[in-house]
Amino acid sequence: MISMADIAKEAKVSRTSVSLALNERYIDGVSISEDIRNRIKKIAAKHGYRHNVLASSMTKGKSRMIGCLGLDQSEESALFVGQIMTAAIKAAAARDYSLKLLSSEATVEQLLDEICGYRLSGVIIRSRNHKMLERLTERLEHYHVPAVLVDTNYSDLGMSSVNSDDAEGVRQAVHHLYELGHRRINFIGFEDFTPFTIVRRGGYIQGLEECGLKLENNPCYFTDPGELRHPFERVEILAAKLLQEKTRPTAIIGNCDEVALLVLRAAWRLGINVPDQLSVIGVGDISPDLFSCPPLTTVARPYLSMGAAALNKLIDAPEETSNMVLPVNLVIRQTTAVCPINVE
Amino acid sequence: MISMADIAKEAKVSRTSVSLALNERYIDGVSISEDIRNRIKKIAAKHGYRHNVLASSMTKGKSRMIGCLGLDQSEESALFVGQIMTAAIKAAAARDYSLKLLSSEATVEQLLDEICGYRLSGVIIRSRNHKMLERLTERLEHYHVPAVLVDTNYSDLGMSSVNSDDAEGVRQAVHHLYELGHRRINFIGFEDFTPFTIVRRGGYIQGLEECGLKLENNPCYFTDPGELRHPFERVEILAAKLLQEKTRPTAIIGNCDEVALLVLRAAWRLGINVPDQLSVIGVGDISPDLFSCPPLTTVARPYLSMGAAALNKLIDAPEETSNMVLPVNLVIRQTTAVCPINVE
DNA sequence: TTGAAAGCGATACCAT
DNA sequence: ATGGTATCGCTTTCAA
Repeated sequence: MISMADIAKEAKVSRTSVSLALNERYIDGVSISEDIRNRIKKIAAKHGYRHNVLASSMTKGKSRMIGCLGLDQSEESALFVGQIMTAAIKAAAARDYSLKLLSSEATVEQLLDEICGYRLSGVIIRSRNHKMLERLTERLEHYHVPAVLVDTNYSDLGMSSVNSDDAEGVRQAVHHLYELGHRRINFIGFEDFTPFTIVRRGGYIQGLEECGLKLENNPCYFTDPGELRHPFERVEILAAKLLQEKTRPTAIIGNCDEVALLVLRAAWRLGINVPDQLSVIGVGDISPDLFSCPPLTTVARPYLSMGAAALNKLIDAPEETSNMVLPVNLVIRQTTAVCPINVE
Repeated sequence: MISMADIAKEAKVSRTSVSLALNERYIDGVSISEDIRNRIKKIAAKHGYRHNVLASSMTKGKSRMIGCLGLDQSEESALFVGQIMTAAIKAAAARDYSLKLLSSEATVEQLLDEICGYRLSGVIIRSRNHKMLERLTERLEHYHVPAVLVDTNYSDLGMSSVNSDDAEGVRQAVHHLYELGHRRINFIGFEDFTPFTIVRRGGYIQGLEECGLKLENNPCYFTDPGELRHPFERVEILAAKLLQEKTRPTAIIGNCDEVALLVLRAAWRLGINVPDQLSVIGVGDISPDLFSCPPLTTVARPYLSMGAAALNKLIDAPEETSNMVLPVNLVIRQTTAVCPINVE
């Protein structure tokens, strides 16, 4: 592949001139003369010259590449990470940066090899592995690589984060149900008490309080880790159990959309009509919601904004640690309705 | 950040020795002596040395990075691309390669800047934009960058591809329905006649023939591009129309899962029970299938294998152009059942 | 087994 | 406005 030196030779100018011309650089407002610049450009185009980013990144010691950890579908079937990534890549392209994928299965050492090896200018991390994050952030700090945690926030790690205001969303969900007349609500979820569950449950409890509802009448339930089945099945079992009690809830909020969709399924299996006999709300607004019957009412998390915000933060304020919380949006579709007078 | 030269100085050896030691390189089976090597390694570890991949890639002219185009969620809501990507990243990591994301919204020239600029060793492409592909492959050939098209195959482009045997899958789907007693089947899909629709329809027609069914009694329907609604709505309208005809089909095959899920929805709206009154089959096996009511019977495409195959092909046989077709698997869940005696 | 020196492609500084 | 030269960090001959 043709290099700047080759062009310089053919144009009978110095490599410096070629560099200045091709990069459109101006020192104190002036640069290479029009005609020389055009001559250089023409030669470059003729040979299909491509700027060697590896070389320039090396001299500069930075690579305009940003790493993405955990934005693939490896660990969990977290569908939405794709959206975060998509927004990030778009934001990156707009600023002439690009994204490099980091394997979710790599060890911390391997990650550091990739991150430092390519002199990445930052890393977007989506992980709930606290222990790993702890070691990783400590090392990243050592190498002065800015990082931002997206979709989670472990405040003890002292690292920047971008998240959505899920507590507020769930709070609104409770109000929505209350206004529809529901007085027997349940909040259910997986048993893993990662921050996101705690935060959302917090919003739930606050919502109850504001509506004058008591937690003991509107309890939270979590799946039983003892059950040796797939987590999805556990949720369905839990939901089915709740729906078969004699004073069953008239509304259920899932701590994420997957849970809500499984509640829909449990209801369907039991012949309970949603939303006539039961209202259901999720958190997320993931794509399967679009296909559920009926379409799911949910707290829409701004995945695209989250991806873009994370990326921009790394570029605009790499040093400063910040914790961004983006607004959510209760999307009312068709799984919520006025509470039936007689559920019993 | 500490460099090899720094280490060489501290260890009082040449930079060559450091390079050889750290890379564990052996020339004719021999290399740096045990103790010197250990000394070098210890110093490197002490300072947290990280190999500068930019520098070594530059000298070598290749970067052990592979580009991914169209594996984000930009254009369509193609959920499965994430799985392809995830498999690719895993396969890459296993071979000490890594993935770089290319923006789906970039122009061909911008893509080339990224691809050649970073001296990528290959590109995985997932796109159905024939015109763009045409120009891109022509240029990539010029720069000797191997590429592989995944999830599509435009045979006229003469480029390598990795795809799944969807025709065979749909053929099997027809047989499955036939064995359940169905004699009034429809194949429906979006109106866009990209290769994948044509291929799947081909499998459908072959299946019909093998079962002795006539196409005119088991027709294909496609949405009306004239309808100025969202494609999803168009599918639902089409499905609803078919389901309301006096001799409605007893089974419908969607040309992809999205279509099948929308058929489910249309049936649900009309109070038609699936699978008792209507059988439905999709193609894909995307994640929303897991949440549908009932769980969708579908032709499962091997996304993970496709991603891995595409990546391995680029590394193992970059020169040779090949067209790989991976086997699919009819996954029978709960949307297919014995044909009801009286549909009328 | 180890070292010296050239080169990869581009940038930056200092001259002219 | 343009050119010369050192430099970035590493690899690769070629000698010793």
